[in-house]
Amino acid sequence: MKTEPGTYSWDDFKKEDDQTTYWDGIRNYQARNFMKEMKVDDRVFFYHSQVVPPAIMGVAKVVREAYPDHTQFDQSSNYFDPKSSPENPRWHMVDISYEWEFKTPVTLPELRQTPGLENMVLLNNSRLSVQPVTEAEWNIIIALRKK
DNA sequence: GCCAACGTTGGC
DNA sequence: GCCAACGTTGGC
Repeated sequence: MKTEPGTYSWDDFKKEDDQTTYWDGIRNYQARNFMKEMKVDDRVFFYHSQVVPPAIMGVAKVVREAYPDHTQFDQSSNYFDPKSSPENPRWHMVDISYEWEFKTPVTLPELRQTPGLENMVLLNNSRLSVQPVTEAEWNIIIALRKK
C-alpha cells in the first residue's frame, strides 16, 4: 500500500494510539478491488511514494476487512464522491495495524537491483496505490532485511 | 518542474 | 462504443 508521507507517513502510522489506521481515500477501482480481496492477518508492505528515494518502510497487517469508506459521504472531504450513496457505497477501506519496521527502508533502487523482482507490479510502471505482491516477491523482500 | 503512463469524462 | 481531452500519479 502506497502513501505520500506528506499526507500520511509511516511515523504517523506508528504514532496512532493503537498503531492502527483505516486506509481511506482509495478512489481507483483496481486498487479498491485489491483491498476487497484482503483478509484479516494478511501482511502488507507500507510504501512511501513521492519522496527520494521511494521506499518500503515496514510491514503492517490487515485487522479489518473491506467496509465503506466514510469519507466518500463527507462533503467537506477531498475524498467526497457525489455519485456514491450509503445505500450503495462505491468505495471501501480496510484497517491495518503496525507489525514491524525495516531497520533501514527498502528503497526502490534496491528493489530494482534485486533478482526475482523483475515482474513485481511496483517495478513495472504501475501507479496503483494498492498493489498485489506475490509470495515469492514477498519472501525475497523480507530476506533483504531480517527482522 | 517535466513528462510518461494511464484512468476518467463526456460528446458524438 | 469510440476516442479526444483532460486530470492524476509518481519517478526522476
